[in-house]
Amino acid sequence: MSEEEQKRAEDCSAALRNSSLRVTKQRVAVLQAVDTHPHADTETVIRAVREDLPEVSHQAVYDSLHALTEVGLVRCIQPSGSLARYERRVGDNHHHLVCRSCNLIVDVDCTIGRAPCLTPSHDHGFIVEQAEVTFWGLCSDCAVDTPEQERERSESSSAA
Amino acid sequence: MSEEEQKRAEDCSAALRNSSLRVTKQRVAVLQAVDTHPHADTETVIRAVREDLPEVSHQAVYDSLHALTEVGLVRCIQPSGSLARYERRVGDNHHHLVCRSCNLIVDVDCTIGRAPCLTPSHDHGFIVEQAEVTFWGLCSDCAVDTPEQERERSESSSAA
DNA sequence: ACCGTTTCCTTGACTGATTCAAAACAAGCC
DNA sequence: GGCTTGTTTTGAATCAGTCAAGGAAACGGT
Repeated sequence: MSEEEQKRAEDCSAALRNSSLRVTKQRVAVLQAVDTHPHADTETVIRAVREDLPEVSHQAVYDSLHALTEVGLVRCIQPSGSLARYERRVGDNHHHLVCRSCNLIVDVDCTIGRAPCLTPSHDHGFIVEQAEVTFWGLCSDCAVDTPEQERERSESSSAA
Repeated sequence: MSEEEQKRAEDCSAALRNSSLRVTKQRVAVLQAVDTHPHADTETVIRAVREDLPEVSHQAVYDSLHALTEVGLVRCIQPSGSLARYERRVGDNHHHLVCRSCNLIVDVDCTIGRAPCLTPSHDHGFIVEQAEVTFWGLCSDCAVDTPEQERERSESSSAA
């Protein structure tokens, strides 16, 4: 393990301890995997974790992701039609840009801060805690494709 | 069938025809069910359709919902942790308020029109087609509960 | 450093929404 | 009315995610 990796592992351990979670190598590996693979789905996280710990069970990864989500160290997002995806960036009110064709997700900062449209005009008696914004469109790679190529790409990506 | 129901059925038939879809009683019933049960999940739609057509297969409902979504007659939304839900209101840029406790969904109009925050500051080369806003919070019923009651309600609703 | 308690991980089976495939059927056009 | 094509039924399969029980590891105290 390189010096840098070592440091990252220690950061993750500290984060777990600060959240009153037991520090296990499985959880550290899951947190690192989410950190290095932003917006990864569960299977990607499992594969990433298994590069360090080849024998982890998928259940351990599911449990870790839930525990980390529970204490707010990671955030789970599920754009329509996608599997659950996890990210380490939390608490900074950023939003997501999702490609309809290849399912690529990128972060967008909310530069306007407390934007006016994020307070619903009629809250129907709701206590609103959070506004989640998802922008749908085509990423630059998919935008240059012909419609046929887009369709193929979409089919192969949704099959994967 | 009452005169009013008759009229609704004809409206739905016309909508199907206008979208170049074959008019089958299953599709008409599915479209009506989505119209009368806003934000219903698939199982609710199936139950509603079976009040008129007791023998519909669930597959027919899934196929119809997909076909209707494809041509834009209905819209599919999937807030994190929810099953797929469908609604008839399309193309009017409205958004949703979701209760974290009981999963109630209500519509909110975007009164500000083309709101400034709905254009991402850095679009990363994306062609952005649509912004989807989901407000998370507690509905008025759940807000008056104690935390314990909320937890129970959430457990029973997520089990349902 | 060791022990005990508590929490976590592994294993393996299971659930439930959604999808697949093939044959029976119905809508729309002639 | 009959033909063609697209839709529905039927029944099974898939697959992300969950449940449960026993073994194992982490933390706090000795």
